[in-house]
Amino acid sequence: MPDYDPKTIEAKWQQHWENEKSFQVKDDPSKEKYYLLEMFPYPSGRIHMGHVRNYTIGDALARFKWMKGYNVLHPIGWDSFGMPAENAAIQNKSHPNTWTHANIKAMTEQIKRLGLSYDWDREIATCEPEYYQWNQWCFLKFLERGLVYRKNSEVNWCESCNTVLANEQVVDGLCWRCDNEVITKLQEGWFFKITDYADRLLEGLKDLEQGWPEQVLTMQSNWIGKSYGAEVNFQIKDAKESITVFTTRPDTLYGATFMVLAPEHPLTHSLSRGTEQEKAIDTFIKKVKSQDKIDRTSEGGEKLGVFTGAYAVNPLNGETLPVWTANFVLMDYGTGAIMSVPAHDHRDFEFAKKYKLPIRVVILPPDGNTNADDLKEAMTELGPMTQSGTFDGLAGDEAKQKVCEHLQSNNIGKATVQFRLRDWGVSRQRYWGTPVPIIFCEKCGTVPVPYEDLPVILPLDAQLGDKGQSPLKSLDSFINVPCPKCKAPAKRETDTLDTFICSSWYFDRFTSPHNDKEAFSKKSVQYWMPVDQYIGGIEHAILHLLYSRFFHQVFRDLELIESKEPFAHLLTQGMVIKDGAKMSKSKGNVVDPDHIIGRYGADTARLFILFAAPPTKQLEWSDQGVEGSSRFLKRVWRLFDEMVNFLRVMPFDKDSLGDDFPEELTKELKELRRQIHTAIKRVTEDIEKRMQFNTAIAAIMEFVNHLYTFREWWDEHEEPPVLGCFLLKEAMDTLILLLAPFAPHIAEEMWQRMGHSETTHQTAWPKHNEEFLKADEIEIVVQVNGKVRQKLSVPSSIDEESLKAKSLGDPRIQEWTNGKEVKKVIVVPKKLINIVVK
RNA sequence: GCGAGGGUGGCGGAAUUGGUAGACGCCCAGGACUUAAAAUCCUGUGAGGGAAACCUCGUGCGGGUUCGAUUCCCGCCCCUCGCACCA
Repeated sequence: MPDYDPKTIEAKWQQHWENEKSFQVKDDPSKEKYYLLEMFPYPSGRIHMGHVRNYTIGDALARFKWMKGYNVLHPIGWDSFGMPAENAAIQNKSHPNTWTHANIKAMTEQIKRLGLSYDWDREIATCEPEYYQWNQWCFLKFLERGLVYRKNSEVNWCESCNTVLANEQVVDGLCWRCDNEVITKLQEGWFFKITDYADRLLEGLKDLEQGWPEQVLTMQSNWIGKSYGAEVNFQIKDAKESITVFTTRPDTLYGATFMVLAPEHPLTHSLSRGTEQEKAIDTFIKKVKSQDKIDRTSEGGEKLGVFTGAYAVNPLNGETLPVWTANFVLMDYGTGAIMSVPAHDHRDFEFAKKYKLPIRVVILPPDGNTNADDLKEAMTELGPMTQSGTFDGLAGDEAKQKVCEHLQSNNIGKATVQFRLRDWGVSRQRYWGTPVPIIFCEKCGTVPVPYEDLPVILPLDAQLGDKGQSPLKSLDSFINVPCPKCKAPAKRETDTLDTFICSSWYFDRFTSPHNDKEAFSKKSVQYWMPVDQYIGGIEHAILHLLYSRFFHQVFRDLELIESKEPFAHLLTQGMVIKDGAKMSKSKGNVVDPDHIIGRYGADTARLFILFAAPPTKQLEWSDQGVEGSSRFLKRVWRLFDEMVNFLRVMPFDKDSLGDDFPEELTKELKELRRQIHTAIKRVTEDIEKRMQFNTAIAAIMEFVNHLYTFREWWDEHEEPPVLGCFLLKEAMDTLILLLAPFAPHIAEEMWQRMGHSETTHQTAWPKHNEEFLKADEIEIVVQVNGKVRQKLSVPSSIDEESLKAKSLGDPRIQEWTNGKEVKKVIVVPKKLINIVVK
């Protein structure tokens, strides 16, 4: 028989799976479902090792679940809208659509060479009208529910490229494409009111504690940023206006010694008007506006401020406080105004020191010293209130609560909650995206495109300019439409939607990808959702995963979906690195998956990636490690090759004998049987309970090593025992099945050659028998004072007393116990005995 | 600064409930096969000592709890990631 030839074998089985549609699934309520999803790729052109790792992890799990009897949904698609397509098109003087489809084609071929168990009939691409029309549908539904609005906001703008840039496309304040400085610009656009769901998105994280990495939960929780506190009104002295501030420390209200407004706060300018501070304030506002946003909001940034000339009154003690404006107070958090309590807030302390503003201690420090002059830094810990009138002595949450009650009953404030989460700006002044289904009519105003007019097709005849400006703005055939309401000439919105909208619900679409009546069928979504296991990179921890959770909640409110959360379990895979750094062209450490597959085969590549590190940790690429994996598969093949002709003609199979072996099974055969069942148990638990494929594969390797040892014994027998033949066949069959999720091609080939008519994929995952794990003889470690001094081989049935006696009587042990008093003896059954002497 | 994760041989990594530290693999060395090499198979492989049996040390550092600690507790150092003037 030939040597292991991955090229032929892999092509053969990939063809087989494709012809047979082996991984096609249907909604089947009679079977337990398992929805496994890897984050769908952006068609950038070529797959990289990160993709390979992502899909290999997913595929191993999918194949395992199939064999476990689940109805497995394992789909793939393309997140195919976005800027890289436009940029490539501009560069190559082609069209984003052409570029995208060529990439999808090329990457599909690459992915297919990995032998992944996808249901290709469910493939979707978000740049197709069949898909993006439902983005538009979502937009309209959200609009109906009051979750969409239009507003002016500051965006990143590159003057040279003449376009808005996403935050990610601003590198160190410069445009990623032309290296020109990025400015902020006021721009009107559409927003999704994700803030309406802030509380629910935060609460929902509790349901994910079992299935999501803690790190991701924390990141989302921080991003949403809920803080409890109070709003307090400070009356401006000798004026009608008042300043409302938000504070998380109402218990420090008596310590407020000045107020600070954000420069953008409407009162900042108006309060200074007519005072001698007016000019200084205006200059300051201009200066802050020109300050880099990152500089301004970074902790190390210098705090700058100016007095407005106005004073406010502390509603609790009637004190007069100067009102300042400063760069460190942000308009878009809280109310854009703060009360400053320098004694108990780091920023206020720094500011007060710099501008020589008063400081007053109102929380009793542990040493009882309330002299502000002795303060070296702000004391931010909670503690008993002091110098705070009738509140003195109250501490912590009780203090905060009592102050809030007082504020409320005197109508000067109230307990409230603040979130850091901002609404989601979804407008892009770009071409390659989903057109926003809105028409502007002079008479009727902003008119949504009626559902029956969807989709609003993105015209493919548009020619991209060389500056990235959206051609839609000048495409008359697109812009000019009659108003859906009054039929008068009107104009289409030319903005497109953020591509993150595409990825916020694609997993729902996968459950009924060809539905042309709905975004997804309720029945299918009901059956398949939630995704049981989602796999992808940590870089999506916030954006994509938060947006998807938001969409899911809205779909729930629309009664389209019942599950609480979209992704029950999340696995964030680690990076693939080489020579200690992330693979990148500039570092020249990229390993091309095609090259590896071409040289060693997909099974070797898959096996290496799964074996080299646990899935959540970073993986150091090693060419020698790949050699090792290849060597292992060859070793398996040789073992198989030597016995296949003999084993395949075995007249019976596993079920014909049942589990009842005659007792006279020899020592060696019993040991072989134990190895089979140990391997099954270890591999199954490593996949199922721990998702640790590296140790699962290690267990298979050990099993193979044992089989090699067994073979030596076997070769000594001219006439092998019948039961031995049976066991050997069972061993080989088990080995193949255990290997199938990791190296499916070689497994299928061996399985077929063993004479099975079904594929491994159609065969049930083996089960271990607890009885067969027991060995007759076990090794007991004997310790003296916790140090290993002897290892004894004893019958596994030995009772504690005999074990003690045997250990104490052992000559080696006696050398250590001689002349000493045995204080006690600790026995860990079947493992260890520790003799404590003095 | 805050939050999370981590630190184990020459390397990637094991050790599942506090019970043999270093599974499995890579690298390296020796042997078998071969005219030779490759491939393969076998053996060895944490450090130090010893001819050997075996002994001592050893999981970032310092303490502690325990018969016993990579694992639990206290204090520190370092690395990675995330957040970072959020009132």
